[in-house]
Amino acid sequence: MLERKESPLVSPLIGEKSTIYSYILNDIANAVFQSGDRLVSTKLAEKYQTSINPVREALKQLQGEGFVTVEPNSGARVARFEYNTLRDVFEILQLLEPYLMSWFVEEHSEEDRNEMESLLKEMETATDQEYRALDTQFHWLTVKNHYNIKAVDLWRRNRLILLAMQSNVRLNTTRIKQSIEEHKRIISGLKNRDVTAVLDIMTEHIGNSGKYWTKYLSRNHI
Amino acid sequence: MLERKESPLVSPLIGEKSTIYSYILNDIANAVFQSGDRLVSTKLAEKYQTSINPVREALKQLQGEGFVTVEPNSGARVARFEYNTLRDVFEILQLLEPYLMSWFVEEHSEEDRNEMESLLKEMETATDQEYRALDTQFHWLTVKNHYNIKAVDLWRRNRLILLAMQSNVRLNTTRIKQSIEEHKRIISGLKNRDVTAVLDIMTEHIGNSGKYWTKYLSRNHI
DNA sequence: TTCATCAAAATTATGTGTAATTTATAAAAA
DNA sequence: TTTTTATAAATTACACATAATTTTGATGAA
Repeated sequence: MLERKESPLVSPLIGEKSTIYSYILNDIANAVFQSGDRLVSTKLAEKYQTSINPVREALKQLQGEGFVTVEPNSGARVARFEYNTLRDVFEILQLLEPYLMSWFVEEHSEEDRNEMESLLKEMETATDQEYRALDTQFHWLTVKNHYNIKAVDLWRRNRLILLAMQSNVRLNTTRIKQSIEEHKRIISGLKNRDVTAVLDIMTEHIGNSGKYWTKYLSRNHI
Repeated sequence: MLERKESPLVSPLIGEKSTIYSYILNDIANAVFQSGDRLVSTKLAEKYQTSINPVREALKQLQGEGFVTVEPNSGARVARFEYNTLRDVFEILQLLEPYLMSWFVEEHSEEDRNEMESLLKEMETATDQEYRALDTQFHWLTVKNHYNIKAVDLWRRNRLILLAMQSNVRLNTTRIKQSIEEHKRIISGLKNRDVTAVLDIMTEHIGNSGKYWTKYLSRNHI
C-alpha cells in the first residue's frame, strides 16, 4: 500500500500488520489520530493509496470494536476518550485482570517468568515512552495464552484504548518507580504460585494506575 | 428495504431496527443464520434488496462485534458458537453481572421493581420461547441504565450470543421453575437494597444457567 | 452586530462494473 | 478406486460513478 513508519509501541496488541484496518488502529493507538478526530474516508483512501470502500469497511470494523464512532451521513470519528471512558475502561480491566491472571498464576512457565524479569530490567532504565511499551508487553504476557479468547480480546481492546489516551502524556518518575515496584511483587507472587497474593497486588496495581490517570485527566479538564 | 418478519424476541438488545446490520444481527440472534453458516454477500444483498457494499460494511461491523468471522478472500460466516464459546461467554457474564447489578441494587427505582414483578408474572405462564424473551427483558432492565456504557454494551453482546445459541433448543420445565424462583429472590433482595444477598443469588443464577447449558451442549457434542 | 436564508462545496451512502481469488466440477492419470 | 489436474462457476475485493445529505460560507434582513 504505502510507506508506513513502524509503530513498535503497540505491535503485540495489533495482530495483522499490513491492512488498512491495522494502519488506522495503529494511528489511533499512537494518537496520530486523536480522540474525536474526524476520519474522512476520502482522505484516508488517499493517505493509504486505496479507494474509499476498503477504508469504509475498516472503519466499520473499528466501529464494531469501539475505537471509532460513525454518525450516519456525518462520517466517522475516533471515539471520544475522555474522563468517563477512562473510568469505564479501568473498571472493566479491574474485572478482567484478576480473572485472567488467576489462570496465569497456576499455568505459567518458568520461561514466562524469566521473560518478565528481563522486561523488568529494561524498565528500570527506560524512558516513559519505552516504559509504556514494556508495561504493555509485561501484561500481555500474562493474558495472551488464556483459554478465554473473548476475554483476552476484550482485555486487548481496552488496553489499546488506554494506550491511545496516554500516548500524549508523560509519566512522572514517581509513578514509574511505584509501578516497577508493583511489577516486582507480582513476579515474586508468581514464583510462589500464590494466587491470592498476586490478585491483591494486581487490583492494587490497576487501582493505582487508574487513580493516577483519573487525577491527571480531571486536573486537565478532559 | 424489504419485508421482514419482526423478531420481538431480541428487540430490546438490538437498537436500530431498519438497517442491514440489524437485520443480519436479528437473524443471527434468532438462529435464522446459524453458527458457522456462510454469509454470502451477493445473496444477502439480494435478500435485503440492496447492493453488496452496504452488506459488506454491515458484515465488517458484525465482525468487529464478534458475531461474524471473515476469512480474507473466502468470505464471511456466522461466528462458531460451540462449547468453548458458551463457557467463555458465561465466564464473562459472571464477571459483568455482579458489577452491573451492584449499582442497580443501590440506584433502581420502585418503578423498575414493579416492572420486574410484572415480567415475573408473565413468566409463570410463558412458553419456553416467551420465557427466554422475558428473561432477557428482566436482566436488561437491571443493566441498561448503568453508567458504564462499555460494560453494558459488552453484556448486551454476550447475551445476544447466548440467545443465538439457545434459540434452537427447548428449555425444560424444571429449569424454568428453578429460574423463576431465582428471579423472585433477586426481586426481594432488591427490595431490601441488600447488595451482597442479590450478588450471591446472581452468581448462583448465572452459575446454574451455565451449568444447564454446558451440560446440554456436552450431551449433544456441540 | 447577530441571526436567518440559501447556494456551493464537501462528504457520505450506495449502486454498478470488473479483476482477482477461491471453490466446485469433471476429466485424465496413477 | 483414488488422486491429480484443468476448467468453469461462484464469490470476493475494489475501483469508479452518482445520488443524497450535511457542512460551509456568503449574502441580506432585523
